Amino acid sequence: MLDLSKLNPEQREAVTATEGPLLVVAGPGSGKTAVIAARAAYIIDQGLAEPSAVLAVTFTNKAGRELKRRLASVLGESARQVWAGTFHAFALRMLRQWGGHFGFDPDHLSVYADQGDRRTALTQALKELGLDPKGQPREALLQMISRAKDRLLWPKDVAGRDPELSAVYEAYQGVLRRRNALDFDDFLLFAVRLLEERADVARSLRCTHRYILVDEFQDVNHAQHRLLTLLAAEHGNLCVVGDPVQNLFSWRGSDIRYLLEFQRDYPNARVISLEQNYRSTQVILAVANALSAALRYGRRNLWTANPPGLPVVLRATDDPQAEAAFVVAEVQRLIAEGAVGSPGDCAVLYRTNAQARELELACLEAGLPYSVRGNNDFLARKEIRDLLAYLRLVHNPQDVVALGRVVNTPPRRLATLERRIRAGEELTLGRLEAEFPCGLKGDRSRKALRDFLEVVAVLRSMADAPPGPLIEAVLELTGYRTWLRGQEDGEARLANLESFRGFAERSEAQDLAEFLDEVSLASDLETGSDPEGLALSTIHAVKGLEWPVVFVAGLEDGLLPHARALDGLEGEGSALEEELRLCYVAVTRAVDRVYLTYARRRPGNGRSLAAMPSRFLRRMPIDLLERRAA
DNA sequence: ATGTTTATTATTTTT
DNA sequence: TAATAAACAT
Repeated sequence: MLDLSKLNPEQREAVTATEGPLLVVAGPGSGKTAVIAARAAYIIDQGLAEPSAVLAVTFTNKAGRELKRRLASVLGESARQVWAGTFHAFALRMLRQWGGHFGFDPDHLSVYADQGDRRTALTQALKELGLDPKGQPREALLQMISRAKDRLLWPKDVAGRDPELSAVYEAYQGVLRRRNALDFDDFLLFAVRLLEERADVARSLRCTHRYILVDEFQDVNHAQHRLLTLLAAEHGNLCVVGDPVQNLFSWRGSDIRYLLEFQRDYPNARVISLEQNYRSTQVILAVANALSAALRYGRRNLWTANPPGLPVVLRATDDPQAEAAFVVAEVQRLIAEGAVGSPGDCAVLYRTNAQARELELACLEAGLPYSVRGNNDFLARKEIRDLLAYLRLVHNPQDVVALGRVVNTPPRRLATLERRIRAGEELTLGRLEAEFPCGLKGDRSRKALRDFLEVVAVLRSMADAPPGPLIEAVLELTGYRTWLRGQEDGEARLANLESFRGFAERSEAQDLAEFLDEVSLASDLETGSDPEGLALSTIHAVKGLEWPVVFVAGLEDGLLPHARALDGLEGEGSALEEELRLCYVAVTRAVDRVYLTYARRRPGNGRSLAAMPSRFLRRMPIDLLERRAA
């Protein structure tokens, strides 16, 4: 049973106002996520809707799982029928069901989540246009394509403004299409188009999902907003929760105006504002308020009934190594003094992923357990990507990128073939089988190819097996395991593969398609690293999370705020403002203690440069800071 | 066919 | 600078 008595009056109103559009604006630590969970529970509890009619969109899959866990504690079994997850996961589910409308083979889709896969597809597209891929700014092009997709623009829509981009974009889409593949941004692009073109699909989804709840609404972009608008079109039961100050993703197309103008879009919307903070000490909130004072919108004075708490510690070190050493030593001291129970109660937050490295080394050296969040490093490891490529190939024989990756891995005398495929020859598995010798000269190569095709055929016959055994078969039959064992640090890489297999076995995915979806959507595979350890994460990836102790590392001009936001010909001022919001989000993750650290020298791109303390430090109330000497 | 050397090129944040 | 791709040598 849901207990409403634990909520304050505003929260209770947000939970029980069940009809029509609702906007909840609230600062950090005000129980936003709790409101979403309670509201979903209330709707079901009151019999207003079946669990399956509730659609909860969260920012990460992890938040979705957390939400379902909370619901299960109130509702029990029926909570399983609530759909909770990210926009991308929802859109992909739509395409798996109705992707055929666009001529996709929905049962064998490949997802190019990986930057490398997208880059090779782009390289191929450039070649087809007769352009030299080397001379092109490939990363920038990919980003421009991404941005266009965020805004639901197709190649023809950008033709007027940027004909060259349009041509590249179109060729890139052609390459993906031939491979029956989608990149991340395509999910929303095609999902929205599906709703626009297929009235029957739109009707069916609107009937199914009659209550829509959205967390972190300040970060929706045009495509996501359009998807919500289409889904909520008839019933208007759209509840969104957000905090304008925590908008961090404008570079990804997220637009704060959707939150600020929610009332214009839905004139009958009810608006509730949650003011009280339940998370942090008064000192931490005072620092946060000082930071946000300069913001143009969403400024709010957070208040709390919590005790004043300890001063914020400011610490300068000579270089990043010393900074990392300080953090690790301080965590160990807090544990020894009993201030915190385990390293898992502490987090180090930073601006760029590259900063994780020194911290990781320091933890390793001190024997302090840690986990790197947003751990895409794990998925980026060569052995994991090889394995995933095998799985993708088994799932989708059209996937030329996957084939190119595995055809000669482990080495089986097919290097030439590999080169041809990587150079862009569209040699699918089907063509290799049909046109067997495929221009291969030597007998040994021919035999190698025949063996390879045979192994893949066996694996494909196992495609319906659960992921665990399938992975085992891949490692064994392809000779990958034997090969790796003989390689340098092969044992460590085998251990990675083992932990990935463990993840696969624990996965709830029913079949290969579901498993591959899970992996490509996962932002946080909790493999390998220790979830009870010190959390290392970028600030962007800690939305909605909290820790008793938070270190904000690298508070230097050029890092936080990042140089890209400083060297502005842009002059908008908004880039710098977003950095400030980022800093605000970092500080407000903390419950009890905040440490701010910076290094006086930081080896940057090329040479090591003297670093200036972040200009944001000057905004903080000096009497609340405790400066620690070296 | 494989391993080594050299050239290049990008250096923010994520689903 | 460091990570990666292409060229090169064996």
